Amino acid sequence: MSARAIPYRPHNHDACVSQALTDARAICQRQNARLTPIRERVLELIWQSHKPLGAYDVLAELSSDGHNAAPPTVYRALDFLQQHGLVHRIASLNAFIGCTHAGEHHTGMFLICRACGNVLELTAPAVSTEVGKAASEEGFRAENTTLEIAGLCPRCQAEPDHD
Amino acid sequence: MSARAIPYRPHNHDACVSQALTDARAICQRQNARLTPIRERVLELIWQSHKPLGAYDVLAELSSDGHNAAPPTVYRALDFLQQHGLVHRIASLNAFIGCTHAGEHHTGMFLICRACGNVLELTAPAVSTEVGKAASEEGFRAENTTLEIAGLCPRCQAEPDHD
DNA sequence: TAAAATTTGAAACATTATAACATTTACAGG
DNA sequence: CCTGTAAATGTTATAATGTTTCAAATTTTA
Repeated sequence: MSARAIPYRPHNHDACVSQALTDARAICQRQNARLTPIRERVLELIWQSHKPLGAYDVLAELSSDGHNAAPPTVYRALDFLQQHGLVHRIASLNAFIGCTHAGEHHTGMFLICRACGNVLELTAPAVSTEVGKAASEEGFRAENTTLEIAGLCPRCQAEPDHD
Repeated sequence: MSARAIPYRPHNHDACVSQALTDARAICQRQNARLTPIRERVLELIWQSHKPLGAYDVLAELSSDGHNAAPPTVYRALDFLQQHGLVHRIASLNAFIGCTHAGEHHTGMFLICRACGNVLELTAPAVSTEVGKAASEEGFRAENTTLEIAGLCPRCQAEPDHD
């Protein structure tokens, strides 16, 4: 590596969020999808950091907004956002994270730091290629790939307990 | 592909099970681990088919054995079996499946048929290599890989609703 | 505007997993 | 053979995650 990826270095995270929201609006418009206030708010909450957020964490944030939501509200919004490629679900954590490649056609690979909790989403074409090969050697038609790597991010290899 | 993998063709599944149990006994002995009756029974239940089984499914089977078990019993047994490489947890399904490479040092890749539910575990060194490369290009120290592919197995591409 | 479709609200419930503490069992050392 | 210790299991309760169902409101379409 040369420079560290965004989640692993200090940055103006508000810019991440507002860029994500801007992108999301454009993407939804192109797809004739309705980015309603609830959906946009959930997306914004998911983007609060580069750490995945659980559905019930989102729920709690909505509550402290004064919005008295029930679980289905959150799960619906998350489903919508997933369907439109705006967030990803991290199966190994039962949690959600903003997609950093929204709009691009991609298969995400997630590097999950077990120390600080930050997640970096990558697009690794070589990995996808090999996965596709391995599947088709078995006659398997791959439709959806879950690829999550737990380990230590660069910062946490140096010193523990980063944000 | 040439011949279909085991889960995708008729076979004497009892042989799978008894082989798995035999292997498990040997592995536990080598590791000075105690494959107690409960643990062995849970392993046997997990191996009932090539479909992953949920913890509460295991619990139900134990109950119909006459064994009045509670959730912790099952989760403990599953933890033990995972720790010794005898079963894998499929994160995208919250379910468990017998490891078909027990004893071998490996990183599993799972092909999960959405139609019949069967799961094939592969070892794909080329995939592992590329995953490792992608991670280290980001300075990330990979420790644990979750790789689960949902799609259609060869049988279910031809005709739906296989066992 | 009226009908249809989508979105949201709300209550109940289902599923998956863990915490905490008591009891029993296996086993090594005296 | 006892006996202390660690490992495994039992038991109860509860936490965390996710879904079903039906009603009400809102938006879109005709």
